[in-house]
Amino acid sequence: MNQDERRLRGRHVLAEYMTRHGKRNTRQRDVIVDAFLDAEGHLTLNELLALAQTGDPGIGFATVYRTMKMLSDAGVADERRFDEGQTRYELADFGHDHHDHIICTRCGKIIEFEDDEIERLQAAIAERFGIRVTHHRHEIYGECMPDCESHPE
Amino acid sequence: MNQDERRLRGRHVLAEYMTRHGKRNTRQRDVIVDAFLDAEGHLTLNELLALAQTGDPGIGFATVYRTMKMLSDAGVADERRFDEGQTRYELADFGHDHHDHIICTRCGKIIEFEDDEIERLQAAIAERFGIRVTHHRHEIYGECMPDCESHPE
DNA sequence: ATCGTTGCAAAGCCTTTGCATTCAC
DNA sequence: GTGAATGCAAAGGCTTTGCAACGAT
Repeated sequence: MNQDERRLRGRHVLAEYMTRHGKRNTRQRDVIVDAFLDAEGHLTLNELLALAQTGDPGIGFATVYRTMKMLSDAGVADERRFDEGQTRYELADFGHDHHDHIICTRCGKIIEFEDDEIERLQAAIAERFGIRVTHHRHEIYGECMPDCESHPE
Repeated sequence: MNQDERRLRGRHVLAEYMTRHGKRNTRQRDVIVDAFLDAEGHLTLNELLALAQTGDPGIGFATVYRTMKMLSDAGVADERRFDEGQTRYELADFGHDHHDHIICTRCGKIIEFEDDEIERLQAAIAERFGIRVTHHRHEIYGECMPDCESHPE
């Protein structure tokens, strides 16, 4: 399932969610959703706001906030809270190709990784403790130098 | 390295750190450190404050905050930020027996687990991406029912 | 006496919400 | 027309800090 397929899937799932919940289509939501889907990244609300405002300068923070909350409720966006303190949003994986993250503490680069073996071990551990897993969080922090994108030293 | 050994080690490391940094011994710090070491758990600042105040009602939040920050700087306490939003402090493992956490989303119980194989796979992944790892975070969220400690249903 | 420490209250930061206005249907 | 959505500004929730008073050495 590649990025384009996920985007398509995202639009579908969202449209259905909105219909089912009586949500309305607004200019602002369109702009925000487009910005989010086009960006591919792990974006903060302020980054999304900035992107959205290039398409519609009047958009406010709260609208971005609520729209992303809706995407999250719809299962289209995943909220990630890395160590920096802000929430980042990324396109959901819709049950496929689950991945975790490596975060460079110098330049902030975010790398995704998948490891079926770790997923398996994790499930086994949860089972050993009698836990019904809802989600997990696995982040590796370090430095990606020498190719850090920025060199704030 | 059991709990008592870690406590002892903690006191040692802290004493050395304080000497080396010209930190002073105060009544408040003693109370807070004792509360922290005795509790064994994964405590929030407010929990630590409450414990400390049983030993010295005059202790303020900021002192607990700064003391725990100092323990963290000294390498005696580890700061953990689970999904709830507050920071929790636990006794450092001093390089031994590194563990990760399972958190029950119903009753809040925190279970520790260790898995050398996962640690190994993780290191291999980091190496594959050329990352020099500083730390990581691996949390499994789920429900420990039927034996949830509280049943807030 | 000096300089670190304390406690309070205020400030920061990011997230979340109340409310009057605007807009989609 | 009606109820949802927007934008602003205010409120929350937790962490961090400025500052005058206090206390350890």
